[in-house]
Amino acid sequence: MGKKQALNIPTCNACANGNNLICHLSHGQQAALSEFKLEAVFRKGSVIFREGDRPNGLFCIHKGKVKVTKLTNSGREQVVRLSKEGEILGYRALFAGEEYTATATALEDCEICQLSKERFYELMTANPEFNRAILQMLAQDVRRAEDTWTDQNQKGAKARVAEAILYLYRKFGTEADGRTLSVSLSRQDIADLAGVASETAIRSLSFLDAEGILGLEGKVIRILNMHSLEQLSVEHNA
Amino acid sequence: MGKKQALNIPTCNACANGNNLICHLSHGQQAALSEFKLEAVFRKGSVIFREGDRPNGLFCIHKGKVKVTKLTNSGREQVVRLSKEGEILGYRALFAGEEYTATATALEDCEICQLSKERFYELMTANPEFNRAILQMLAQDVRRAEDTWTDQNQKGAKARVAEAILYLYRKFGTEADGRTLSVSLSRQDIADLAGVASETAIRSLSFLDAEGILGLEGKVIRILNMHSLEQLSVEHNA
DNA sequence: CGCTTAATTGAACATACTCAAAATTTGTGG
DNA sequence: CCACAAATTTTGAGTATGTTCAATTAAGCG
Repeated sequence: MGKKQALNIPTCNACANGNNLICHLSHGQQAALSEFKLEAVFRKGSVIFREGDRPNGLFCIHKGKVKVTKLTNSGREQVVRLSKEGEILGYRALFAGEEYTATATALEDCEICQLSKERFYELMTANPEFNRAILQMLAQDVRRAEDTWTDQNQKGAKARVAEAILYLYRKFGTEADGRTLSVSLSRQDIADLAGVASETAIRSLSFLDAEGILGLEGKVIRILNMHSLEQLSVEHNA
Repeated sequence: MGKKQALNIPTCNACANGNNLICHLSHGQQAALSEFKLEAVFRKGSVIFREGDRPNGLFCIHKGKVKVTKLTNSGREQVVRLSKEGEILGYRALFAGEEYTATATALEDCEICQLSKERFYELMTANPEFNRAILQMLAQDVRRAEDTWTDQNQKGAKARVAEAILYLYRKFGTEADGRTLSVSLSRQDIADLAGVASETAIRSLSFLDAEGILGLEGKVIRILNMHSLEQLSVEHNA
């Protein structure tokens, strides 16, 4: 599991989709970043970095989805965030000068590059716009963490699960039909995302299914009534 | 409330205590930052900035303590962080390019400077060390938010309250006796910090008092048994 | 096809919340 | 300085909600 193997990701601009960080770099800078990258395949379920490890680089996801989790004292796992192609991983610990405080695990087979942190820092000083983008990303991370924190503290289980489904929708989007989530998680992962016990997540999902808000077929989840789902996710107690 | 009035804070190096952000600036740079600062007094209870406001500068606390809170849908308030002299306020929204997502309120009479964001940005590009320090601060904020989030989700009320008291201890320290917290909060504020109802906070505090871990005399809180307090704060269910 | 893991359902239980009332503290004006 | 009003703090009781534990069913995989 998690064996590194030769790949063929030519340069970092292969990851410059949408408006991710890489897009803020010139072609030359992308090439410079590419120079020292290490490519690796992580099989589904394998760990990319682990809580307590010391970071010595940054990860950039070329292909695949990743979950980042924190282990709590009581043995529960909290999904802190999910990441997909084009996103950078492990920057928080690096910038904070700390060990990793969360564990990153491949949700499916992934192709991930490890970037040189020195090269990354060089680009940050050379490219103020790039620097600003990173600052912005971190500042948004703070907000999201604070939002989820306060949200989960106040909301009932159904609202939390609804919110978790909406997160999946916004993050990964849907299939061509516009309603089938294009990510497949275990019930446990959904529970860990919503911050509830798996049984509670299952019961909440069943409820949403019975209400016609979601369509469940095993791990395939369809959003049938977006409006109601959003409504539910906002309410204090559903 | 919150009236601005003339003060006499000569330059920003008056705020360079300990190892806060200002310390990373040269004397000349501190002077440059001072040039455009607006001084203001905020009376106890007055609002420094409000959720939804658009930031047009940064605040630097010269004197006094501040609470930063988020209002939840159910009308509860969550204390997101507390700040004291020498700390910068309102940078998250600025760097994220967003409106404020929390409200800052003076816990006691405060003297606060408003700094020019343009000047601040200039210093960030001019001084890479300063830039790094800000990045580090944001990255640490992310961790703290994520830690508290997951902690509060898993811990029982007593552990949360114990954690809240420890936060106060670590942030503001004690009087000369080494045990009396040098910050005075309402029970509601302690509850909002711990993320529990005020009645629950009171009951937990009473328990800690009865156990001889804390000494309560109205708003004056003494830590009598640090070891037990730390123990309790870690346990899943106290 | 058997075995292991994941998903589901059920029931008892614990915990913190809500609502309500009493007690205490704080602030203010006479 | 006292008396009164307002706000805060404290205590109590009932309730809702999610957790835990256990058992069953379904699904994935060699």
